[in-house]
Amino acid sequence: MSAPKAISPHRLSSLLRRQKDPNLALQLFQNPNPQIQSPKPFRYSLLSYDIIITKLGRAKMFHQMEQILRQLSRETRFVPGEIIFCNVISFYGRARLPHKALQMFDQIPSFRCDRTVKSYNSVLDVLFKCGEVEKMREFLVGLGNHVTPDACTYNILINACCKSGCLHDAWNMFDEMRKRGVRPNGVTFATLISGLCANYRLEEAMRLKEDMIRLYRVEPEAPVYTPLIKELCRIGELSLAFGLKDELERYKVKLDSAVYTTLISALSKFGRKGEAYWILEEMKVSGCKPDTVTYNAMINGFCMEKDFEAAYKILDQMVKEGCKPNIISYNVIIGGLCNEGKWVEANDLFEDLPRRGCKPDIVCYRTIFAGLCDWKRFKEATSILDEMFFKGYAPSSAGIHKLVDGLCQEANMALLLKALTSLGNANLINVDIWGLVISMACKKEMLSNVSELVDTVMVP
DNA sequence: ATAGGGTTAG
Repeated sequence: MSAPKAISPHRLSSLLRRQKDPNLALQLFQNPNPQIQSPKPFRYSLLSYDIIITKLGRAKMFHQMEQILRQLSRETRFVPGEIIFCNVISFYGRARLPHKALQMFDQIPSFRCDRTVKSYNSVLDVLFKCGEVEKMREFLVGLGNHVTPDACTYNILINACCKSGCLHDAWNMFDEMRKRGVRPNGVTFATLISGLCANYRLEEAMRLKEDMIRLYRVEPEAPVYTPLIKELCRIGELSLAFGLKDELERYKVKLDSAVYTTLISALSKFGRKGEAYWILEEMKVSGCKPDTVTYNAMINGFCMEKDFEAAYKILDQMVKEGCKPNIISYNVIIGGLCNEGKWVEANDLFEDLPRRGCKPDIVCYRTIFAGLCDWKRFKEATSILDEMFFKGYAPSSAGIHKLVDGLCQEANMALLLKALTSLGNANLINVDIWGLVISMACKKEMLSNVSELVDTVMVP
């Protein structure tokens, strides 16, 4: 048997790139030549650092990622590009770790890498997305004379204004941008137009789209049109929405899955299933692959028609096509089943989520909880309540009302006490809820029981 | 992979 050949730094990069499992990729990185005892340390390429850091960051394996970053900081053969750190900053942002993002930002110079407006922008975006508006302001002030804001900086700020519902500020930002000689780009217009549409200012949004093309000479892009198409569909102007789709095609802009999904979703909501099907076909023929969001729109359409068979079929089709259903796919079905009183099936699917590799989110818990209450399955609902609290979620106030109201009507004192104890521990009993309990007790002449109840719930 | 669009509850 010939001796195994050592893999080259270049080969390691391509192996890392192909390795989907971040744990295996890390093993490979740490021990690229397990067969060979070499006295010389492996000469990692900058690319291989980039790939492994990105993989670990995406998988939220921050401890391991930081270890690799420390190793990278000891390398003297090259200076890493700023983009690696920008990515690390946004990985922390996605994991809601803004302090870690700021820490990375501070450490960039220790990698002998110069910070530019790019890493400033990354931090700015993370701070906004983590709801750290005050820190964002501080950071902007500090930015002052170090870097010049670019289009991306303004786009982040315009987005922050739009998402906070301050459209006036967003327009001001847009004006300031132009006054400072920064040219707005497609992202700027997509952001503003989406903000306008979300606030029902369709006419303004349509005008801005026209100005974008004629006045600002920015090429049309799909993300500028999607919010317009969505809003037109919402108000029932489907033919105008299709008009915008035609306009994109006239401009030779390739339609992507978001545009198709918006149309499919609208058609299903208006009960035009046949047309939704044709759009899906057109999508496939034009070489645009339906993704999870597209299939979710289909599932929603079927659930609205109470065709759960068809909805489950889409789920199977997704798995077959390698398009993984996400929590929304399941939430839609669970919600649909609940609406139809099929709470057993809804609960079965809910309990099957871990096996299907999907973690229930807050919407999921609230949906199944309210669904069980609607059909008077208070025992099941109450046990879900505790599970919710354990996971750090809480039911909506409407859901709480449904549970307590239902238990009062049934005068199910044992379960009511249990529910109120859980709710009380989570500090979720308001005047409205006490009102329900007390008026029930008055009707049933059980005031003494209520005072007992109050004692149980109020005493910490 | 520094920034933007499309799917779920209430």
